[in-house]
Amino acid sequence: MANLNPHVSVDCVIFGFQAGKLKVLLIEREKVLWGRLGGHKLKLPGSLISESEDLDISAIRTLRELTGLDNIYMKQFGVFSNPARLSPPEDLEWLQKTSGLMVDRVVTIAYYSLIKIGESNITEKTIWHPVDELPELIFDHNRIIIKALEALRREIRTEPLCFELLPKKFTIRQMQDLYEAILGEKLDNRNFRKKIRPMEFLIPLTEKEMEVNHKPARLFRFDKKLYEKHRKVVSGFDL
Amino acid sequence: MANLNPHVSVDCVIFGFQAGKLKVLLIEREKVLWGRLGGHKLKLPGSLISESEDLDISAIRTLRELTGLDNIYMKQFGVFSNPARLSPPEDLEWLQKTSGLMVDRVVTIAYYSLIKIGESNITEKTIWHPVDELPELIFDHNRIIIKALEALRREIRTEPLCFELLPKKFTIRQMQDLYEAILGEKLDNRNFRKKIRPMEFLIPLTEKEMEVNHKPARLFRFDKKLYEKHRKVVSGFDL
DNA sequence: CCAAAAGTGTTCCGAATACACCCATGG
DNA sequence: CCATGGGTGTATTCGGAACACTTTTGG
Repeated sequence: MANLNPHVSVDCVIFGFQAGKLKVLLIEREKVLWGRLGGHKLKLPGSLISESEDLDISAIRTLRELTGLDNIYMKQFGVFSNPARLSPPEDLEWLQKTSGLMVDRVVTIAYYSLIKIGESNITEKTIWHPVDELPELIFDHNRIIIKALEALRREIRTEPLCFELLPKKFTIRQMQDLYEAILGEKLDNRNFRKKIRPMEFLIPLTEKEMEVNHKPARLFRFDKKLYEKHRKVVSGFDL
Repeated sequence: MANLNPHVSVDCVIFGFQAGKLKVLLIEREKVLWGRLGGHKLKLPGSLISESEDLDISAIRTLRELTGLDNIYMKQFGVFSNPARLSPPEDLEWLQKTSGLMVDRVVTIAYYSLIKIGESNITEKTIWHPVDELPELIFDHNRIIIKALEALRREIRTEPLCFELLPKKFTIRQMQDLYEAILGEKLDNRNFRKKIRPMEFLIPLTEKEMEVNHKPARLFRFDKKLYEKHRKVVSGFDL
C-alpha cells in the first residue's frame, strides 16, 4: 500500500439487518495494551487514507477487505474533526502503537454503508452488534454511529435503501420490519402495503416463503432498472 | 497562526440575498500567474486548516476575517477528496506559490453559510455573484457550489434558515421572494401567507415599508426564542 | 381444528392547491 | 386617477391515519 496520510482517516458504519434488528459491524480492537484497562474495546472499521486515494476509494477498499463484497451502497455523511477526539489517552496510545505513526490529530470522514448480511463473507473477526444497545467504543465512535443512524433515518424515507439491506428475495413483512427497526416505530400493516403496492419496480415472484407454520408470504425482488425509469416519471421513493 | 496542515482545507460557500437574487461570495484570485491564462479566476473563500483547530473553528475564523461577522449560520455539507481536484495545473501552481507549501493533494471540507448582506462588513476585495450564472472558478469550486445549493434547498424546507439571509426586519414578500430564488419556482402568494401566518415566532412590527410607490408592507422580525419553544411543541418549520 | 401470520378496503381528517378581488400608497 | 404591489377566503382534491376480518398454511 502507498504511504499513509496520518492526518485523514475514513471510518465506516456498516449496517446490516438480521433477526429483525438493525446491526452495526464492529471490530475487536487488537489487545496491544494487554493488562491495561480498556484492552477489549470495540471499534468501527476504518483506516488512515493512503496519499493517492480518493476517500471513496479508501472506504470501498476498507469494505472489500473486510466483507469480501464489492458494489456496496456507501454514503459519506459527516466529518469528525475535534482535535481532542482521539481520547481517552489509552485509545490514542493504542493507535500510535498499531499504526507506528506519531499521529496526534486525525480528521475522519465517516461513511455509512448497507449490506445484506446473509450474502456477505465477513473475513476478519467482527461482531454484528445491535445498534440500540452499544457498549462504549473507542474514540468518538459511539457518536459517529449515532450520526450515521440519523442520516440513514433521514435518507431511507426518500431513497430505495432498504433493498441494500434485505436479501435478494424478500417478503413485504421483512420490508416493513426493516423500516420499523430503522425508524424505531410501528407502522400500520395495511397502510404500508397500500403505499408500496403501486411500485412497479417491486416484482412479485411465484415463489413463496417456506418452512413457516402459517400462511407463507409471497417473495418479491427489487428491479433496479425499472426503478431508474420510474424515478424519472414520478419523484423517487417517498415512503 | 499555528502551523498549517497541508492536507486538509476548509472552503466556505457564503450565500447572500440581494435584489431578489441568491448570491455567492467569491474572491478574485491573486494574480500570481500574471501574463498567463487564467490569471483572473474567481474562487471560494477558504484556507488550509491549522494543526490544532477544529474544522468548524477554521471555518468560523475564515468567515470572520472575511466578513467581520460573528454568529453566522454554518453547515458542513460535504467533503471533496478527488486526488485530481487541484486542477488544471495552473491553478495548482498558483496555490503552491501563494501558500509556499508543496501541496499536491488537499482534502477539503465544505461549509455553506448564510449572511445578511446589508449587515455585513465585507473587508477584502470580493464579489457577490448570482448563483445561477457563475463563471468558471478554480479547482472544483463550481461543483462545490452546486452541492452547497442542493444542500441549502433540502435544508431550507425544514429549518428556519431564511431568517439568516433576510434583514432583521423584513416583509412577507421578501421572505417569499427568497424562497422562490432558492427553490427556483414560483409560489402561490395566498397559500404562502396562509402557511406562515400561524407561526407565532414571526412578530409583526408596527413599522411599515417606506419609500415604495404602492401600499407599504408590514415588517416582521423572527423571534428565535419563541421559535425554540415552538419547535418543541410542533415539529419545527416545515414549509 | 387450532395457532399464526398473510393479505385486503373504507372512512375520516387535515394539508395542499387553485383561484380573483379590493386596498393603500406615491406619483 | 392611475399604477403598483399588499393583503385576504373558499372550494376542491389528495394523501395519511385509523381500523377488523377472512385466508392459508403447518402441526
